[in-house]
Amino acid sequence: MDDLEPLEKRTLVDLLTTKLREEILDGRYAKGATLPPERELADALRVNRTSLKHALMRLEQLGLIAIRHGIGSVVLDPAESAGMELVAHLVFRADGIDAAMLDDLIEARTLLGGLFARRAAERRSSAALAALAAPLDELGREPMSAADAQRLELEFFRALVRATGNRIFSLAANSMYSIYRARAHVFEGAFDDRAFIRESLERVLSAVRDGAPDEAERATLEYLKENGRRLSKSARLHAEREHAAGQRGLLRAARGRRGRVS
Amino acid sequence: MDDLEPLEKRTLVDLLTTKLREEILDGRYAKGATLPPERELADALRVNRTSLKHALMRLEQLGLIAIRHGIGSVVLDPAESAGMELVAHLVFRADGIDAAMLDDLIEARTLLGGLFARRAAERRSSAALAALAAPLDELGREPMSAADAQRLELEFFRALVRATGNRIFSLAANSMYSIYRARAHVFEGAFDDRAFIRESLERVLSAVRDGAPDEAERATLEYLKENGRRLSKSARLHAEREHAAGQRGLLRAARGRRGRVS
DNA sequence: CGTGGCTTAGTGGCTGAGCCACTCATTCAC
DNA sequence: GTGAATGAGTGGCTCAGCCACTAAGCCACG
Repeated sequence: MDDLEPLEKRTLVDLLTTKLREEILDGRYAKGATLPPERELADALRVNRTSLKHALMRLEQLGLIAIRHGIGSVVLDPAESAGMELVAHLVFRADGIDAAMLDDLIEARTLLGGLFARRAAERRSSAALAALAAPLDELGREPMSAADAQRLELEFFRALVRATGNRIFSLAANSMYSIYRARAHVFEGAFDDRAFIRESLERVLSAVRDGAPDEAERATLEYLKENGRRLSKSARLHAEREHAAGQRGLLRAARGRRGRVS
Repeated sequence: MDDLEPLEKRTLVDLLTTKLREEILDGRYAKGATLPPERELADALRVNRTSLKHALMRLEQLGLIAIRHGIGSVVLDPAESAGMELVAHLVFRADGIDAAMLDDLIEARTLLGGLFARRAAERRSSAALAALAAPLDELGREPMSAADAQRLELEFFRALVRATGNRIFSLAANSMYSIYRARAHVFEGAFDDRAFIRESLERVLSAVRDGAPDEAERATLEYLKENGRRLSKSARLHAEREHAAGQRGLLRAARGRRGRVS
């Protein structure tokens, strides 16, 4: 049988964090304003103050609020204070995917990917080359579902980032790709064409192996631009399917997509 | 008087988070192993379990551990699971600055800066140009301390990132620059030479204004490479001063550097 | 002899009540 | 005026306890 992913964890604090995060991102609280006092907010949400505090501290770490002793929880401007860990939450909102933000993300992935490929080609360490070749080899195996191809493509790019030798880049990539882990299925449709993926990545690997930065960047950009179009399209189709399912009422909850909880 | 930054917040949860984070980053717990049970750990640290939980949830959000109901807190590999929000903590460790990580950070800043400048020049929106010019104008004013120049230089680059029109890039920059806010003084020495900064950034602005991506990238890289050398040197000198102060014993705690708590 | 249900120990999730500490605006003494 | 004292409002932290989940061992049933 399929290797099921574990069910998504939904603790009370998760739910609280999501609810408050969405409200803040929706602009329900003005920047610089304070949230209601903890005791009040906890009462209103029917949860214990301790649980609420856990959620608030998460929001603080996300850069959405600043909790100040004796003052309250001040709402911040994410554009000023939030870090890359917010990307996933900005793209995947409660009411669906934010298309404009997804475009930004795809553009960022493309441009950064080109930069990473260039840098990897300049470095060209043998250990890194082996790590790049492994997922590409596996991409030739049978059977190979779109989900498998997607996983291997991701692995290739993670190896590419590591091949730059810069750990900051790896962390940046982790922040960007944290989306994929939880919502990979939304983009699965972009990975049907295995031949295209394999041939494109082969060209990247060759260029990196040859120590040809310009060619590595060019080949990577070429792939990522096309892949970006497909990711965008896949997300659009996914949204339409979600919408259609929504119209059929209870089917939405009963669909039973694995690895998801409503 | 100086515009003091608010005192760094040092709550119990902060201290706990720092202590545990450092222990994990030092490799005191093996990857995949579990931390001691919450009750035990709280007892050992002489704090309440609730406070410890707050700290553990922060570590989970940093990608250092995974808290699992019924199992325990599993230590993860930061290279796999941590995002850019960890950068600041990797560079600034309890026992000083991690020089290798700082090198990575400076390299990342340089390469990304070049990319951002190129993209900004391609976009070339008039609002963004105004936002770029403002800090540069102010850089010509008197009096101007190194700290002021540092602040304005940072503001210029933040404006440059915004000028790319890509919000993901802004978040990435926030993650990188979160260091500056708290530890700017470590790098202050790199901003003595105002003329160099001003002339370099003028060249960047001109290229962006002219819509010349190649030149914008070139000028930015030129500046950031030199600036990177100075940042590195400033950090090195700072570390030596710290070391010397440490040898004089209590002076370390009594020095009373503003905005810091030991 | 394996399958599935039950039990139990160990772990994190969450609660409610309460007190401490910080901030700010007001008040009051000088 | 100026500055200290006050008090209301807010978050910080603790305590004690119960609930819920996980894994492992046991046992009855087929």
